[in-house]
Amino acid sequence: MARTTGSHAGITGPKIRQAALRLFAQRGYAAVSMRSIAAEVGVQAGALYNYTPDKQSLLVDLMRTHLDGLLEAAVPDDGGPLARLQQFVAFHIRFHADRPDEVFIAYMELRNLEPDNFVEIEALRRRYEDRLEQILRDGAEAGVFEVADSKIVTLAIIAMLTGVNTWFRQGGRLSLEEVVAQYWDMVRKAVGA
Amino acid sequence: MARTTGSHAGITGPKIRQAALRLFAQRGYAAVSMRSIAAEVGVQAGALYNYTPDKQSLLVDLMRTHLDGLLEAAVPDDGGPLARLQQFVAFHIRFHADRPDEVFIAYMELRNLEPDNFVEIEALRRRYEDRLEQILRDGAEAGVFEVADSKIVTLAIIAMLTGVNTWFRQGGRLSLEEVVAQYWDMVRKAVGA
DNA sequence: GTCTATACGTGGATAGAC
DNA sequence: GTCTATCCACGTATAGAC
Repeated sequence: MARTTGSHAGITGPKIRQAALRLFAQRGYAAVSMRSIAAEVGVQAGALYNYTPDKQSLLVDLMRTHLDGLLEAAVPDDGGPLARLQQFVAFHIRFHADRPDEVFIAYMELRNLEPDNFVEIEALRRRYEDRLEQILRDGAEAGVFEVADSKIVTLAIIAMLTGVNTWFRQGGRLSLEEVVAQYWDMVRKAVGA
Repeated sequence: MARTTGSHAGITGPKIRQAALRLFAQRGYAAVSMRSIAAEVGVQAGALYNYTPDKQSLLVDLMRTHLDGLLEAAVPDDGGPLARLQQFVAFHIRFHADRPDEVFIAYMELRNLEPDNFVEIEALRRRYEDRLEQILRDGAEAGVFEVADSKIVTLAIIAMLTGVNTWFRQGGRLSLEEVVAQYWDMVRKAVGA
């Protein structure tokens, strides 16, 4: 018996987050209405408020979930600095390539976070950056890398790697693994290894 | 005789563009109202329409002006590939550091461009990228650079250099010229020169 | 050239029926 | 849990007085 309305507990919540993710990434947080999210899910706008207190919470949840996932998916941090750096580069590109919408939102919508939320999200991002910086410091200390300023090199590498998401498309000229190899080659040379 | 209203021909137009630039960069195009731009300038919202047909034109004008300026300010493209690459890196960082708001808008508000405008702006950006790619190709051909895929390296370098704007602040730990030197060191090594 | 006033659409969020 | 209906603020843009 088909029914077009009624209880869908357990699936509407995820569908809302999914719809918000897609729409925020495509049009930008400020340009997305609660009504448009509801329409994408197939409910009325009022129903969204059974799952989120407001629009801002929807944005924060998406960012926090993404960054938590990024930190938890951490590659095993073993081996020498060179091996760890290679793992980091490959992990970063693959993880980000799999989640273009999350990445886009996490970088582009920071200014739409209310102050407290901004602090929380920035702290998560900072923790991730610190991992790369630690690898670079260890490598410099061990004499494996030529890194004059580990903070700058960290930010430069992350910007370079994250930039892949602006142009990479599955089924394009290059496979993801070819991209990983090319970027690893550049990073390796850039740190003088 | 002070007057709070009347003709200000010749200054209101630039003030509007300046206010739009600042507000778009700070809050995002979609989150900025014509009223808020007018308030910043010190006029009523209706007065803006003496200077721009609509809000979208304001955005497009800012982007086009920025990218035109970028292309015109081009450094003299002489010398060998290594010298040209160094000039490009230094120019890019300095030019972008001087115009953080323009840069931010030109990268972040692309999705708020109507289709025709998007095509126009993207063509300008592409012309700029092509200049770097040509330098890399020339260097690879001359055997000065080790660049397996000039397109990827172009995008990687531009992402890395433009990323400076996300953290660099005048009066911070490093001077701009120190930043230029550090990035040039990384780029030079990354291309195997 | 700028103002005031306004048309008209759409925004986030809530109340109460089912 | 979802719906319909609604509140009220705010959005872009325009008309007409000064």
